[in-house]
This record gives sequence, C-alpha cells and structure tokens, in this order.
Amino acid sequence: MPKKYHHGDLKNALIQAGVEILAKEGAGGLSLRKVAQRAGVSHSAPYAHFPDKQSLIAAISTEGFTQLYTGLEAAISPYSKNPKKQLLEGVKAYVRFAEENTDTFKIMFSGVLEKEKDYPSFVEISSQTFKLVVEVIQACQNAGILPATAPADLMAVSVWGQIHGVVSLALEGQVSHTLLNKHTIQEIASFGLAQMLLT
Amino acid sequence: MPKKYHHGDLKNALIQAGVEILAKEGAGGLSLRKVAQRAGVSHSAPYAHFPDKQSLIAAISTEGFTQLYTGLEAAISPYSKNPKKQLLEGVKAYVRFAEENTDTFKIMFSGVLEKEKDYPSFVEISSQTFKLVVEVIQACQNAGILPATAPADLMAVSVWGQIHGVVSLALEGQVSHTLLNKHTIQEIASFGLAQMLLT
DNA sequence: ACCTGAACACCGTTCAAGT
DNA sequence: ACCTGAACACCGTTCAAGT
Repeated sequence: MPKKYHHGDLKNALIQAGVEILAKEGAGGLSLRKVAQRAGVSHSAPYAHFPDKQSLIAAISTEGFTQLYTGLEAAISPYSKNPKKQLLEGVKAYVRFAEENTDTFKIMFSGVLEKEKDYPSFVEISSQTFKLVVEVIQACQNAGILPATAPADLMAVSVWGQIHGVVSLALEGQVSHTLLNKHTIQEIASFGLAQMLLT
Repeated sequence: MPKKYHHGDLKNALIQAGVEILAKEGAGGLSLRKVAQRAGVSHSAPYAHFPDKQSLIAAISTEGFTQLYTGLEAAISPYSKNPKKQLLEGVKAYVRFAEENTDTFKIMFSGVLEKEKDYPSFVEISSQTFKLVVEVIQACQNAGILPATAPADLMAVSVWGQIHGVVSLALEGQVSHTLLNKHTIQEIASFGLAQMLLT
C-alpha cells in the first residue's frame, strides 16, 4: 500500500505537533525531540525537513501569521464600504487571535525567532499582513475617520502598535488586576484606538 | 583576609554576568552554566543563591525594571510643572531604555519569565513603574492635555501600550525598512502618542 | 553559609546506516 | 527521498562532600 513511508506529510505533522506542544506547555516546553516523539518519529527525523530548531519555529510562526491574516481578511471583507467597521472588526479579530492562540502569538512576536529575514515565507506573510492593515488605515483616512496628517504606513504602525502593545502587556500580566476586572482586553484595546479616531 | 570565600557578592555578580551574556548572545545564549563560568564559579554554585534558572531571569528582569524606573524618574522629575513635557520626556526615556538594553527589555516583556507573580520584588517594581505612568497621565488629564473620558489607569494602559507596541514591533523587525529609513523609533512612537493628545 | 564535582535526565545536532 | 540509532557537546538540577 502507498503509505509513503510514514503518513506522507511529516513536515506539516511536525508543525502541528509543535503548535500543540506550544499550547500545552508554552515556549519553554517546545523541544525538537518532543515534537518528533509527538509526531511518532525518531528524534532525528525532523532534520530531513528542517535544518534546525529555528526553522521549525519559523514554520510555526509562518503558520500563525497565515492564520492571523486569514482571520483579519474574514473580519474585514464583509465591510468593504465601511472603513470604520473594518477597523473595529479587524481589531477584534487581532485580539481574538492573540487570546485564542496565546503561545503562538507570543512566539510570533517575542523574539524567539532570531533571524526572521532568513525565512522568506515568514517575511512574505508578515509583510502581506501589514499591507492589509495599511489598506484599512488608508480607507479610514480617505473617509475622514483617521487624520491624514501622516502617510498611511506611519499611521498603520501607530494603530497596529497601539493594539499590539495593549495585547502584549495584557498577555504578560502587566495590566493590573483591577483594570482587567472592569474591562476585557478587547475593550481596553478598543478604547486606546478610539482616542486616535476622528469620529 | 576577609575575602568572604569569594568576591563577597556572588548573587549580584551572577545577575551582572547574566545581563552581559544577554547583551552579547541574546536570550537564546543565556544558560546558568555560562553565567556561572563568567562569574568564575562552578556550574552548581548559582544554586546557593537562586533556586532555579527562572529565578535568575526574574532577578535580571527586576534589575531591568529598576533601571527603567530610575530612568523614567530622572526624565520626568525636572518637569513637575509641565505634564506634557513629562509625558514626552518619559516616552523618550522608555524608548531609549529599550534601544540601549534591547535584550533585557525583551526578557522583561517577552514571556520568558513564566510565573512573574512568584517573584515579589519583580511585581513590586513593575507595579511601581506603572504607578509612575498613571501619575503622569493623571497630571496630563488635569491639565487638559489628555481627555478625561476615562480613569487615569485605563488611559495609562492605552498610552503605555501605544509606546510599548511600537517599540516591540520595531525591535522584532516588524516595522518596514522603508519606514525606519524615514523615521527613528522615537519619532514613530511619539507620532502615535501625538494622535492621542488634545493639545 | 558558600562552594565543588560527580551524576542524571534532557536537549540540539551530526552522521553512518538502513529502506 | 525519508527515516533510525548511536554519538557528542551542552544544559538544568540534585546531592554528597568539602571549607
């Protein structure tokens, strides 16, 4: 039978196993040997598909960005005629992704991946995601919802940074308990964004 | 002679060695054994002062927060009658700290420290730092520089999140090269903040 | 109280060998 | 082409022993 030696797609199986370990044990518990074991292969099998651990982490991060991109796309596409709604729904999707995939989110943005530039598909999807943000910001500027005092890319980094910062601080336990009792992360992030809006 | 067995303060020597390794090799290169070697003691000596690696990381992070707090204090104290200046100078100091101590900054905020709540002095200094931010925000609200549409602590998380997010994205290489050619991180962060100001 | 050295389990990576 | 098993250097942590 054509059982392709193993289940055929060990590469993706390893990525998936990595995501699962990440979710269960956090970045500290992520080892290549555990990933291999979880995928049911020997500890050296991953080296047929990834040159080293960093490459697997890059693949996991890339997978995360793809999911994030897809989520953002889905959140904003229904509102192509309402930029403000796109912005608000995009933020919701971003925060939701971070909350539902905390450890993937952390590994994507926490510097565990050391030479991101060495992984073209990671660079590709992350810059595509940024492009999506810029488009929404651009539309908001055109509609007079955000000030046109700066080019869209600068404004995009400011807005994205705002959301990203609040989410990151919250995930790292840097937002006070008393504040989190009164508001969800969604609300805190949205509040910050509201400060930047014109209408 | 009272050479106290070693140089007397191995605990701080280990923290210092950790900071140096962090700066030279990044978080990936930080091992207890290397820290011990750099401090000139055997690999098991650190266990006389730290129960485990996480505790050393907590101590390094605490040290980082202390530096950050001191820097913020020094930046704002000369302008106690000018809240806006305090805010702008505080932001500058924050960004400067992140740029000059990139890897310490990352370890403080990147989730490498897993159970922050277990380290009282870490919690203490980080919440004191937040309190400092809240005070400045409060003063800005009173002076009509920031809107009083929300309690100071919520506003503080928004402002801090804004700056922190932009800095984090920049340090992780998520800010496009073309943008970084035109503006410093300082400028990008300040621009985002300016969006939130009333005057 | 503070430090050493041997020991153990675990990890990343390499390589010769097997299908 | 894809995978295994032995091997090596490195790591966190423990513990009995030394001063």
